[in-house]
Amino acid sequence: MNTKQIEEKWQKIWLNNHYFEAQNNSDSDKEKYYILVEFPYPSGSGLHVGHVRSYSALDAMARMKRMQGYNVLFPMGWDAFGAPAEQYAIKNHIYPADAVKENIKTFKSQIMSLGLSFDWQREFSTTDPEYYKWTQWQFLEFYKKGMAYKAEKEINWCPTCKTGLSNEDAAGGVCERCGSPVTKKLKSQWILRMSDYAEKLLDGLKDTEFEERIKVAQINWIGKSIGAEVDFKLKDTEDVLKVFTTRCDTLFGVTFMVVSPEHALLKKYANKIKNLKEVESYQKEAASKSEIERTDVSKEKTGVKIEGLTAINPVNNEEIEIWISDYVLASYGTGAIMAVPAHDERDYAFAKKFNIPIIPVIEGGSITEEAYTLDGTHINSGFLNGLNKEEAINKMLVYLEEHKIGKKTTNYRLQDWIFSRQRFWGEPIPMIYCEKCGWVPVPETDLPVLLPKVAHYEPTDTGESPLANITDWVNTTCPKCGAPAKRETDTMPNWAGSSWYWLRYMDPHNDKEFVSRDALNYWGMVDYYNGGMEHATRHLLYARFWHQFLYDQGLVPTKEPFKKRVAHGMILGSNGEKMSKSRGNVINPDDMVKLYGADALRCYELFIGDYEKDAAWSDFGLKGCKRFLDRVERLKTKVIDNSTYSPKLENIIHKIIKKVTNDLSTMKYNTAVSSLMILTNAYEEQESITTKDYQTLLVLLNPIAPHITEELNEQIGSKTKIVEMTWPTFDEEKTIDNELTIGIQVNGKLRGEVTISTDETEESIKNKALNNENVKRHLENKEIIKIIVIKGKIVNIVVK
RNA sequence: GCUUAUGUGGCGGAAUGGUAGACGCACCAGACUCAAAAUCUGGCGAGGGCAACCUUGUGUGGGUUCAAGUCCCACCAUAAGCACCA
Repeated sequence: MNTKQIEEKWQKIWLNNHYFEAQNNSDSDKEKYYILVEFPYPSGSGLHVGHVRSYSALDAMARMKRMQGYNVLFPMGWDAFGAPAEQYAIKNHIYPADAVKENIKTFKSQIMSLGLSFDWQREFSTTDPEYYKWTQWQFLEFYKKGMAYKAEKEINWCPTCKTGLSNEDAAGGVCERCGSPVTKKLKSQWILRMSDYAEKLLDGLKDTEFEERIKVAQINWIGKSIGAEVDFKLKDTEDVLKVFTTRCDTLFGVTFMVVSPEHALLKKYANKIKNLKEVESYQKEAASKSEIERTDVSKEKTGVKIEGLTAINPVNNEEIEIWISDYVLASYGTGAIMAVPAHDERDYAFAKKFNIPIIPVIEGGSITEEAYTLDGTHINSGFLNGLNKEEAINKMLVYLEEHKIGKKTTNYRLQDWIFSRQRFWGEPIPMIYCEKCGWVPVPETDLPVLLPKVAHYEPTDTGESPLANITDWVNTTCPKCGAPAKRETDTMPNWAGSSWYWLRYMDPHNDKEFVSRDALNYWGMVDYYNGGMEHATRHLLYARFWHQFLYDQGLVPTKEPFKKRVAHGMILGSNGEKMSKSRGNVINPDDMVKLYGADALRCYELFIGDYEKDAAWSDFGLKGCKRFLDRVERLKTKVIDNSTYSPKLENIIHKIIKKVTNDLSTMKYNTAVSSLMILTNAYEEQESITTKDYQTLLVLLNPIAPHITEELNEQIGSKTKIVEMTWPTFDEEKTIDNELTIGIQVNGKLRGEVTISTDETEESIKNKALNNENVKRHLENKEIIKIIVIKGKIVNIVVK
């Protein structure tokens, strides 16, 4: 069979007959089903076999659901703003928009060649002005509700990409794109108040059915911790030094305070600090270090004692020294801590190095003794003496609130979203700065703010976006007062466009609103959302935050965007390592399609292993799947015209229908394929099979190998295309074997087997088991204590 | 260090507490062929036995059960996420 020829033939038929276009029809008696696979970044290197895995998987599900009578939305589009496209353009001396266009063309034709049932009528790219108009519009919604603000802030800065990064883009202290160590830079940035949504993002997980590992990744990233804020008076000032602690019960053990190098009080009381030079040089040193250097756990503690500033412990009025050290982070809590060296490893290390006193406040809990616990009885702690951890915390909280020196607080690791990028290839942030009016949003009627045509779009060394140089674009008038004003020249991060794209698929051609209310109500939540693990704490968090915000504005009807999120495992090279050009282990899906056909490739990638786990590529495995499809084809010579199941095969067919149906709905693709192989093996053993036998196999296999099955179905004379058929159903009763072989154990060890019928009595099964020759031998000279008969499963004879 | 997973043949991997290794790959033997490829048939955890069979076996050590890959406890290893987060 010429795979190329039949693939093209059927792809054309499917496209021309609009089989895969979803209908926005709430009157339809069909139930909706929304299957979403992360839209790709159309990079210059083309489609990866990893894409093929998840696309084939979700395609199989979509095709089955359609045959089951659902109105399935299974869209595809392009996430094309951001650094990779820009770098590709710079390297190849093409305008980014043209580069993107070119890459999309390649990607699309590659995807098309796999016969995936995407609804192409809903395709869009985040770089389309018709799309990013609404991304900008939604940014303005954030702005209008006070959820977007511009502020000067120490942000993560990538010196290689020459742009600011969000906390998520700088995870682990390295730039997500290029791997360079991230530095800090004080810069005025647009920021979204994502931390306001920390609790909602945590809480909302309860309404989802995400995979556990994805939930865990999100929970870790949000990093909730419950504790208390405590105010320490700064001696001889009106100010307090506010700290966050999860162990306010150890307040009596505080022997020093530590503030981060960036702490605001240092500036305010500079005139009081006697060793200001020393403090400032420490600050400078800290600023010059990269995030990685600063947060290296193994590094020895450094710090400077601040002379001239001391704090007062609010529970015993003792005067406490204040230190500055980079082990305290400005970005977490209040940027200052109370140090309890007796019961905190880091404080202990610091105290030891600088000879600061250590006061134990929990019995048997000193860190100086090897095995220390934090849960003993309180000592040296005034009114907390004799209490355990929980009692002491509660009593201290009451004390703090009564004396108005502190309160119970919750802190999150999650920070606000740094939303500005100093790059050309992104959505312009639709804001205008006027000397008189300050920041003024671009009026809705003037959206989209288009990216201008420019000659140079390389990042600059000035820390400003390349757009800043386009004076006739930058210079505009204030929408409020008409005076000369300047446009914001920073652009949005790559994650902006992907933070709402699933909504746009519901109504992609709407030029009046970002999506119509009708479409939103009809499609609701995405039922199945597939994407890589690498997005568990970035895209998925941003998208949920964005959606939750829209929900709070009444713009979308559901709290959470995605019902179920699943993550596919990676396809590794045949050597078990990640595929990369430098390792020389990259498999190009185009080559595989050419050699073995799209169906074999799809089948193999589903069969390769547990969908959620990584799997190493094997050419042999792919050949095996090709062989399987060839065997299915050869079966057609055995077909005799008959529209009922062969009596001999009926039982197994019903079983396999049940198995494949379940497996395809629960992402157990590998066992779905193996069941179909088992069915094929059973057919091969027959002299002949009926049309219905064969057609059922073809329909079950169709979601996995759509081209060849359609072709074979046509070849055996079917007038109806599989795509127009309904999914086979099974009869539970017919999945039960009327005769089966079960094992006989003696003392739990298998000693024989016995064939029984479904309605056989327990007595009869016992007799058969006891009469088995080999079993008899094992019963010689033994006393039978008990015979356990589990119907349809096993017989176990317990002897002494 | 904390959190969450996962440990099964030569390999990918199957097994609602009930015959471990389905299915596939690789490999071995045979058939077809002048030959090769393709295809077909058979074998394939380890050890023993001519055989019937027997012993052993799902990371390690315990436990629960008539019965444990599966449940419980401890440990070891690997992976992922977080990590000087107070």
